[in-house]
Amino acid sequence: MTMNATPGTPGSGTTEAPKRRPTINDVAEAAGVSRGTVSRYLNGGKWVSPDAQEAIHRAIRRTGYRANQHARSLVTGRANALAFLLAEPQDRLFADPTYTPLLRGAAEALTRRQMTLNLLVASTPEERENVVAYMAGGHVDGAMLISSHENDPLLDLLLSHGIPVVSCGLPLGRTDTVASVSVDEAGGARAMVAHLRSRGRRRIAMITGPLDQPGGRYRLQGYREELGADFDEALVAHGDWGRESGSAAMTELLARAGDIDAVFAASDAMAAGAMATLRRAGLRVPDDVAVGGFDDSPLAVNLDPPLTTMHQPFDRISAEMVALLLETVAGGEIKSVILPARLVVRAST
Amino acid sequence: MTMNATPGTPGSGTTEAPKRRPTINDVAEAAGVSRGTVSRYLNGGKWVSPDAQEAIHRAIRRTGYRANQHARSLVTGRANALAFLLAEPQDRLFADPTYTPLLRGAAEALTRRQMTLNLLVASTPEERENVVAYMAGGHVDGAMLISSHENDPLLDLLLSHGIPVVSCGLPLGRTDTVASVSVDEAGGARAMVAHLRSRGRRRIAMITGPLDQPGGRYRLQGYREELGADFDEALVAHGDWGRESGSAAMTELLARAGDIDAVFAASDAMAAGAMATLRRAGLRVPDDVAVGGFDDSPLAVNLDPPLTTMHQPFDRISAEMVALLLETVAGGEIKSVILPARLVVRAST
DNA sequence: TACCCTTCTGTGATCGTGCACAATAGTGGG
DNA sequence: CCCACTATTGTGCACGATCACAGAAGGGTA
Repeated sequence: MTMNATPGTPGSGTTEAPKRRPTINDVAEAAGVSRGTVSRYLNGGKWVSPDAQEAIHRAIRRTGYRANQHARSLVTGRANALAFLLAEPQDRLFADPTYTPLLRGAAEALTRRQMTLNLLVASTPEERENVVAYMAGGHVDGAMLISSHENDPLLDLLLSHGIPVVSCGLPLGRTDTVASVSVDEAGGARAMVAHLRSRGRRRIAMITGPLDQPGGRYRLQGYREELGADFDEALVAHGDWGRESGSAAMTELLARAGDIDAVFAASDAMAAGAMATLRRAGLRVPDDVAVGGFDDSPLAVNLDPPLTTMHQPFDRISAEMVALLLETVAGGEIKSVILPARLVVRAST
Repeated sequence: MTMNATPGTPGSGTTEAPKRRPTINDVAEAAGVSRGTVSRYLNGGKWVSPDAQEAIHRAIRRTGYRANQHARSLVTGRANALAFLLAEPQDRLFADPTYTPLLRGAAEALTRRQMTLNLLVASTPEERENVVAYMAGGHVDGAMLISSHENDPLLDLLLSHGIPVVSCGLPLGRTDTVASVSVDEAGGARAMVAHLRSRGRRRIAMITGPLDQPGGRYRLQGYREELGADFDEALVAHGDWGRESGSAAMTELLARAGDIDAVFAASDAMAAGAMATLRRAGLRVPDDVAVGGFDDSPLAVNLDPPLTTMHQPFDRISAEMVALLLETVAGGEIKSVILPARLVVRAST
């Protein structure tokens, strides 16, 4: 019933419009109501009579209607999309297995909310400008900033443009002005050191990440705290997260202190490099030197021996990032969430 | 000069509009031309006098104008965005290092064109429906389909909705109706087998991927072709790309034929699994059994010994995918691009 | 009956852009 | 002097939705 098309249309017979996307007007017509009512139905359904709801529901099914996001965004000013913003230089990202599960988790969390994830890469200063201009252009409602450094110019740019941001990892220097989700870096480091000690190790070295990043700074801090009086400056070397740097740092450590019986690397990749150096030096893992990592990346299980490491709950991190960012966009207050890391014991310790 | 605001507005004094985004009208006013002229300038600049061009250019700089993509998309019907569509079940993607560089490369290629990359995940049938509905809603202009299987229902859905698609890897069963970019699977496999032979190996086994995927099927085909008369059915086992399956396949192979002196695994992860099994069986790599992989993933260099493998040119693949998809969107004919794989010799052979 | 309140519905205005079309000015040929 | 033609510019309309507002229907109270 009421299968009537718009009357008075100059006809090419039966089906005159081959495949035009149905609009809200088509739905309204099919349901016998006005587009205002359909619009209200779509946005919460308040102040719509049960009869109308039923009719509209069926009309939508029948027509296969889906709202045009562009039209919607134009009038509301909201994009229904979030940016996943990668700010690392190329070389690192290529080898970094860390953000893959984050990305995936974020995409899923957004899909569930009928929103979109836009992937943006800002390695160079030029790309940085582009990306910020893009975001300030209203294409997205907010940004998940993945790997931030202390006093990151990108973060400043975003904030100065009033773009809602949630940082993955505590944003050094801006802890109270930016929402963030991070793993308990210091706590994780302490747990690893405690584990190594429980294995009877006494000369525990550390290979840190860059100290201008939270993962670099706080994992070192946890290591230092847990060791307390046993802390020895000579047992600390610095890396850049990557495998090669771990290898180099291990060489340096061995030169400085021959009696090392354990190493805690702030990333699995650096742990892999350290293990290669140890092997080359004729030292066995874990018999002579135990090795612990951080991240629990896919890499860890492929090493020989498989690597003991701190597991990061990437799925929870990404889910929290999305939730927090949406809160921020909605005008909520700035919050920070810290999630626990979990020790995963394998054969390397 | 001409700092006058719109006259007749009931005033709150000097600056009445604190921070409204500049529109094309603001630019037109600032440049002293009409919005039509500005619009023409933005879309190619044809039929705009040099004077006007200059004025508009300066007005844009001064106002900081950026076109509103939503308004633009609303009228043109083009989203200026492409989807990166992941269609694998969860477990596999998590461990798969393959698509990370692809994703990154695609994002960069699009950024360069002032376009956006939307990441979509379709693991479950339900997500599949969602994602297709989303795309059919005009949010994106086309899709890069990452890991397709033979007679993939997702691919069918996309095609039936008229969504332009480029497949990463030859789409089995639809080779001539879908644009695709792939590596020379068979050629790569042949190169690896030839390499193993050049090392003096004669009993070369293979661990394949799923045969309903191009990488599974064609790498096996290349292996078979290169071996010719030496091909022996007993030396072929099947895996699912993952490490565990490689481990299991190797066990099976050793049980079937004790005289194996080389293995070609269709993925680095499976090669890693195979190496673990070989070690457990007391066989040395490469002394007793040489091992070759495929992908040149970050994993390869971390194995012990480092893995000889076929390098996939991910950066070129992603660039070609974007280019091809945009051609398809623009109505170009369906094309397929095949890129060469390159042998990377390391210590495992 | 008159009035207000609640619940539901329809209509006009609006978002910022591209596009078709008309209008204008300048140029050269007949 | 008129016409055709090109180069350039301005203007109305459409895209598809949300939102504010006004109006209609029904029910309770003075």
